[in-house]
Amino acid sequence: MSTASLVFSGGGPVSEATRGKVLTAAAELDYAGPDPRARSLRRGRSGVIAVVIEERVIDAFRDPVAIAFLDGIGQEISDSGAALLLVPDAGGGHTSLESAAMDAVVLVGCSPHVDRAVQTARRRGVPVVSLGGTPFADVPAVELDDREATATLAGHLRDLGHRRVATVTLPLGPERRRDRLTAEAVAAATVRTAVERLAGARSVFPDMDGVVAASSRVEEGRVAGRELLAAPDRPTAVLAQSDLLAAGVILAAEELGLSVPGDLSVVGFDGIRIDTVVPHDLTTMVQPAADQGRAAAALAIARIDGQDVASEHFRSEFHRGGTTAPPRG
Amino acid sequence: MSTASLVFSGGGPVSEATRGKVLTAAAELDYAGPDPRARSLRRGRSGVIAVVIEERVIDAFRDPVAIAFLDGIGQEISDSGAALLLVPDAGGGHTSLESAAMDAVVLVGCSPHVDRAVQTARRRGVPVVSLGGTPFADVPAVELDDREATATLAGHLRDLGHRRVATVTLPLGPERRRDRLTAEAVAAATVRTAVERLAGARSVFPDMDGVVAASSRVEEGRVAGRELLAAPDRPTAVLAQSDLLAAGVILAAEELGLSVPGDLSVVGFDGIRIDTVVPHDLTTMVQPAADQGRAAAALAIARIDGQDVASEHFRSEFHRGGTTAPPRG
DNA sequence: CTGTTAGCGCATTCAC
DNA sequence: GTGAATGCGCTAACAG
Repeated sequence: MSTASLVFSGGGPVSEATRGKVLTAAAELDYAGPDPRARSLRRGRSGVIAVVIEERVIDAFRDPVAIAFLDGIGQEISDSGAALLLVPDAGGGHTSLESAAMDAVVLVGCSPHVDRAVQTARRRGVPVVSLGGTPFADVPAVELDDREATATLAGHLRDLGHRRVATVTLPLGPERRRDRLTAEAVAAATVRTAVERLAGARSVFPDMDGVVAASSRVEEGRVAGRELLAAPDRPTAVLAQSDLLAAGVILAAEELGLSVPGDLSVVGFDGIRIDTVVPHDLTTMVQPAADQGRAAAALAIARIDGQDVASEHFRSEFHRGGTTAPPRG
Repeated sequence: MSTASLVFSGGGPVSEATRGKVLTAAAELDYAGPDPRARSLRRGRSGVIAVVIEERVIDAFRDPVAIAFLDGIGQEISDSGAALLLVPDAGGGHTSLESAAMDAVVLVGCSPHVDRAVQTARRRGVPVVSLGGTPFADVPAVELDDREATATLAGHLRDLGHRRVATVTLPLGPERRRDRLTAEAVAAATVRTAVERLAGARSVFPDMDGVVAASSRVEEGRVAGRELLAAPDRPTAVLAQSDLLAAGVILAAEELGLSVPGDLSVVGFDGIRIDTVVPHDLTTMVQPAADQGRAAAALAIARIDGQDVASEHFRSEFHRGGTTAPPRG
């Protein structure tokens, strides 16, 4: 009986009467609707979109931006009636990326193993889209104006009169280790976001020095901040590549008895609300994270429908907070 | 040719030679392994475990405990070779819970809509397991010793000499609204965790007064704290039902010029690290959140295998931090 | 150890 | 508008 199928698929020309009969019969047999396994075999689609996040869940979601990305993705997927498969990309071993049913993949952030993930999806013929990560051929991406945005922040500091400005960058490559920002480290860098933000900063302060953080966390920023502020010729401003790092730098400054922004100006990046660091209204660039998530999911859905899509670019917005001021003296 | 199937299924008695031939042929046709859709139809299993979280992703993951739960679930699922479907339970509209392929469901926390979720899964014949939520008939649960643990905290405060102790509870029911802790509110409460923790606290301080928070967030704790500390006969200690709420109470105290623990003792619950509130080492009960996540996933997997499983109980551990001291005077 | 066979539950075509 | 046939790609059960 094809009629039943039509009833459950929503559309189709079915008389109201028959429709009712089908539903009643279904209720009586307590039939819970078509079996998703059979349906997806027949239709060639599973209605599932995989979202690949970095490493373990707990690491990935320490970053509020990642959560906001996922929130946007989740909303768009949910609106489209699809389901969201969360795939932590552990690196080694079998991921569900290799074996689970999925119609498309969204890569979030830049795990050390993205390339392997892209390859896996390609082999399976599953379209891929990337969000906030390294660009790949044939992978439409949702990207941010990281370079220009960071240049804006650097320009803000320069306009205030700062000349000795240091930076705390996000990890530059797969190995997450704290490091000085050396020329070699920069040459070997692979993480787009970090590289672009650094380039933006250096477009204003060409020989800016700094520290490469091991992760985007407050504690990392604190350690990095201590290192930078202990230097003999200590900077009058620090440009951190994320708000979490910036919060850490502020903590480090306070511990050293420096006031922000009196003795030290600090800027971040992302525009998340760190509500635990309440007194500080950070000067930062606000990125529309949830919107980017939605956009990435929409790209994925379009690719499932066979459309040829182009990458999308988003803009972040300058927010002048209370953590920047002219240098003292 | 069933041999090919055996090669990809891993096991099976296949000669090395044939095995090689199959793999070579597969590589040549670049066959990426069996189609998961067909495989799951045939086997009657999809290899997918759904995890239902509260509302939107961004709300659910504001709580570090929820993230740790998911981390544990993710690890166990991944170890077992399964995949994780993330289902935000929006309440209205179609959830992927109704239509996506899944072999089991893990309910995390207590969304206002759990009962509907349980019903949906039942209709579909999918086994359900719950984690940190309201108990249901035929739903094995992973539970914490919330009552005893909170009694321990209350006992600690009493032993220090505190007599005027107020509490800030988690939301008691589906409607998330800040409220005084009235008898009616308690009578109407449905959220197990909050009710149990309250009962534990009242087992030591029977007529303890307090505030019901609208959510487990620092900002909520701050507002609640201000309210409690503005009272004429202000408490000498506050028992908050989560660490985030406790952090907020501490902020409120500081804003009012009260020192912690000098003028006010504060205890929390959960044992998360709020690394942005660095100076404060909170007195709290540490719950093994990731372990509970693993356990819940393990229960789900056992139920898929047809085993009859019982609920599991976990214990939290007292951590004496620096936020409690005897009352002044 | 290897090849053949049947059917998982559905959506789609085609007749009516 | 409705009912009857076909096969999606695989794996479990069997025969060789």
